[in-house]
Amino acid sequence: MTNDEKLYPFDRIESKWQKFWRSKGLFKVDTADYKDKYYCLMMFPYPSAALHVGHGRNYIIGDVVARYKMMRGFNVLTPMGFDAFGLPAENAAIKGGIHPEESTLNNIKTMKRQLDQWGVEYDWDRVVISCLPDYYKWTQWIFTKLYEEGLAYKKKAFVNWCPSCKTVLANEQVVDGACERCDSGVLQKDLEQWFFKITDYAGRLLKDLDKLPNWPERVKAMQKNWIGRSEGVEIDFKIDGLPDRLKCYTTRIDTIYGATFIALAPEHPLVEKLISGSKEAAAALKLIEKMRAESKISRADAEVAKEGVFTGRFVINPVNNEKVPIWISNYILMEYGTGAIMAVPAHDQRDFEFAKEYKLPIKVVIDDPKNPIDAGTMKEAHVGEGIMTNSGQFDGMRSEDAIEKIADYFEKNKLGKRSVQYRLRDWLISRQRYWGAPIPIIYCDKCGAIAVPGKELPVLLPKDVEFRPTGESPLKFSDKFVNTKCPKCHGPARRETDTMDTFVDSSWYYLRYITPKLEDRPFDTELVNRWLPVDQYIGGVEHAILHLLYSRFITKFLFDIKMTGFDEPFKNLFTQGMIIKDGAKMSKSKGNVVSPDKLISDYGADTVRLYTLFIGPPEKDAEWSDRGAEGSYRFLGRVWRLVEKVNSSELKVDSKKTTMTKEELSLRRKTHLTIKKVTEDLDGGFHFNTAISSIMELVNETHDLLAGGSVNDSLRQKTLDEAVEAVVMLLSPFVPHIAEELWHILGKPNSIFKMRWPEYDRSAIVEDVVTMVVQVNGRLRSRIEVPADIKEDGLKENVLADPKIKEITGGKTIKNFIIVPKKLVNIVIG
RNA sequence: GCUGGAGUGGUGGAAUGGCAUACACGAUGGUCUCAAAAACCAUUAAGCGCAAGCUUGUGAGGGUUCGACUCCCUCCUCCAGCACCA
Repeated sequence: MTNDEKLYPFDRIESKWQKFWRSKGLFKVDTADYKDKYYCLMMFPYPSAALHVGHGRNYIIGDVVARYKMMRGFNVLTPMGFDAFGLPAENAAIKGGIHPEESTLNNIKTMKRQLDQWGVEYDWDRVVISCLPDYYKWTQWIFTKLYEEGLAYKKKAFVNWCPSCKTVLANEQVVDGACERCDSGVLQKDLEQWFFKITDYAGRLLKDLDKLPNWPERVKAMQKNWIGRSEGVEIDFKIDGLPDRLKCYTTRIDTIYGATFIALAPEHPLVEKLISGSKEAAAALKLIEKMRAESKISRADAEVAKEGVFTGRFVINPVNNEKVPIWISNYILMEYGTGAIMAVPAHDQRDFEFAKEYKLPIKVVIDDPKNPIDAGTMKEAHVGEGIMTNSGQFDGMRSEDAIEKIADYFEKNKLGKRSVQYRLRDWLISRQRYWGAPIPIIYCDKCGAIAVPGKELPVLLPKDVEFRPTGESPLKFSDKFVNTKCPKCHGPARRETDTMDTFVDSSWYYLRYITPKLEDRPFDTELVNRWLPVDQYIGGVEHAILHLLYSRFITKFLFDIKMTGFDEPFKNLFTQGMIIKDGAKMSKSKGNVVSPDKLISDYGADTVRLYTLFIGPPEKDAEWSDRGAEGSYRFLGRVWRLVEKVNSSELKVDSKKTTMTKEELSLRRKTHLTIKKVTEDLDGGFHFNTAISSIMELVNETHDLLAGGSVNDSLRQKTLDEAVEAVVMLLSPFVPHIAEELWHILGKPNSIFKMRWPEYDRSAIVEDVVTMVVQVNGRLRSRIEVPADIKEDGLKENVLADPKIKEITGGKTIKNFIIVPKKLVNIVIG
C-alpha cells in the first residue's frame, strides 16, 4: 500500500507518538505518591514466540482502562512482566539446542516490540522477569517461609509419567489420559514430591469469595466447584473380630439403615490386615494389585467397570448391630474422605451398580409414598429425598430432617462426628525439570532436610546442565550443584534437585511490581499495603482456577505471617473472552492465527485496537473478521477527514444569528449525551463496544450537519468544534495515536492524556420539545411532538387531537391513559 | 449428573419493564471516475399491499402487567468448568 492509498497517515503518527509517550514517561509512577492510586494489572504472559490478535485483547483492554483512569486524574500504576520459567522453553532447547534462557530472553524482546507497536504503554522500569535470580530468589524465600510454617512438605505421591518422553508431566499436560505432545498413554509413578498445604486454607478460600463481589460469577463458581465443600458425618465402624476401627465418610447419613456393604479403596491402609487369614486371600491380593496398577486417570472414569473383592471381614452397623461385609473396589478413591464408604445400593447409583454386579442385597430405606419403591424391581438407585422407612426410630421422618437427627444421634452416642470434606487437594509443586526455580532445600545426613537460609538465597540455577529428558531431575547430574554444605553443621550435604511449578512464580509477582528492585526483601510491606489490593486485574478465563486460587492462597499466607495487611489480592477481576477464527481458538497447529504485524502495517495499530474493542462485549468470545477490521479502519479515516474539515473551515465570521438552529441544538445535545454515555460505559463496566458505537453516532451526526450546509457563522462553527473535540477526547483511550495527533492538529497543547476527561453539560441535554410515542392497547400507532414540560391535561388533549389516534379511538371508551413522561403514552380502550 | 453463562435480521451485536433490531459487517442500486479503489447517497427482519399502512416477529409453551427480549413458571438447545468426590 502506498502512502496515497492510506485513509490517513497512521504509520507516521503512530511511531511518532509512541516515541513521544516513552520519552515523556507517560506511565512512569512514583509509588511514594499513592494518593488517588490506581493499580491496573494485566496477567503477565508466558514469553512465547509471537503474539496474535487474540492475545492483544488483554493488553488493549488494560491500556484503555489505564489511559482512561489517568484522564480521570488517577495516579495509574500499570506494569508488565514475563512468566518466564516453564516447559516450552526447555522443550525447545531439547529440540533446537538453544539454551532456555537465551530463547526466553529473545522471546521477551519480540513480545515487548509487539506490545510497543500496539501502543500499549507500561512502566517498563518495573519489569518483572520470573526466571532471573533477583526475582526467583524471593520465590525461593517464600518457599522457605511456607516450609517454616509447616505448609511445604514432602511425601510420596503418584505423578504422571510419559514413557515415551521419559518425563514427568503436569496434570495440565495430560489430555484424556495421554501425553499432550506424543499421545502415549500416561502412567502413574510413585515418587517423593513437594506439596504446599493449600488444603489448610480451603475453608477461607471458599468463604472469602464472598468478599469479591466484583469478580465474574463464572470464575467464583469454578473456584467453588474446585474447592468442593461438602458436609457429612464420619462414622466410626467397629470391625468384627479385630481391634481396629474403620472410618467412613458419608453425606447421606439418612441412608445408614440401608448400608449393605462397605467399600474400601485398594490403597486403603487396612486392606492387607483385613484380608489376611481369609480363604481367598491370595486371589484377593492379586485383584487388588491389578486395581492399584491401573492408572488413576482411567480409574477415575465413571465408564470403567466396577470391580471388587470381598475381604472376608465385617463391620457392625451401630444403628442396628447388623453385620455388614467389607469389600474392596476400584471405584473408591483413597484421596477423598477416608478412602472407605458405607455403600447403600438402593440410594446411590454407583453402589447400586456394584451390588447388581456382585449380587449384594439392596435395601430401600427412603420411600416415595406416591410411588412406592421396590428393591427387587428398581432399575436405578433412588437418590432423591423421601420418607424414612426400615429405619427404626426414624421411620416416617422426611429424609432431609433425618440427616440432622441421625447426625445428632451419632454424635451423642460417640459413634461418629459431623465432618466437612473438601475436594481440593494439596498443591504438588515439585517438577523433575530444569527450567524452573530450584527448591531451596538441603539434605544433610545428620540434620535432615533444611531450608536454605535467607542470606544464602538465591539457589542459582546452574547454566551448564545437560537437560535431556531422562525422567529424573536434570539438576541431579550436576555434581557442582548437588554437593554442598549443611547450613547447620557445615558437613557435606546434598541439594534438592527438583524445581518449582511455574504457578509458584506467578502467585506473587503482583507484589513485586511495587518495589521491583528491592534487594533485601521480596517487597516493601508498607508500600504494598498502600498500593494493593490490585484495583483492576485483567486476564484470560483459562486462569480462573489455578493461578487465581494459588495467588489468593499465597496472599492469605503472607497476610498470616504479617507480611501484608490484606488477604485478597485482586479487588476487581475482569476475564476477557477468546478471539476465535474460523470457529476455533487461534493456534499455530490449526493455522488460523491472525498476526497483528501485517494488520498494523496495512491499517495501523489504532485500527487493530478499535476493531478488537468493537468486536463485541469483551467478556465474551468473538469471531475475528478481516472485513470487520477494515470497517474500523474506514471509521478512523472518516474521523480524520471530519476533524480536518471542521478545523480548516475559514468562515468563522460572526453573523447576526444569535440562536441555534434545530440541527445545531440537536448536535450539541448529541455531543453531551455521548460524553455521558461513554463515561457511563467505561465507569459501569467494560462496555467498550457500545461506547464506540455511540461515538460513531456522534461522528455521523456531525458529518450530517457539516454536509447539510456551509459553515457560515460562528455559532455553527462553535457547535462543530465542540463536537469534534469531544470525538477526539472520547476516542483517545481506545485509539491513542490518532487521537493524540488530531488533538495537536486542533491546536491543543501538551498530551491529550494529561488532559482531564470531559464532563457533560446537563443544560445541553435537556430538550424543550420531545417526541412521544403514542400506543393504543400497547401497539404503536402514532408519534407526537409536545413541549417537554407539558401537563397531563394538555398532553391528553394533544394526543386525542392526533388524526390517527382520533380515528382509532373515536367513539370508544377510554379505560386507562398511561403516561411515561417524555417518552410514551398508552391508551387502553375496550 | 452438578455449577455457571448464552439463545434477537444474512453476520457481529444493541436495548434490563416503555419506539425491538442502535452501531458495524455483508448485500443491492446509484453518484463521481477512462476504469478501479476510496468517498458519498439510498435500500436492507419477514409476509401482504401501487400506496398510506396492516399483520407477524427476540429458542418453545404458559403466566404477571395498560405494556415483556427484559420479571415469574415449565421445557428445549448450545457453550464453558467440574465430575465414580461417597
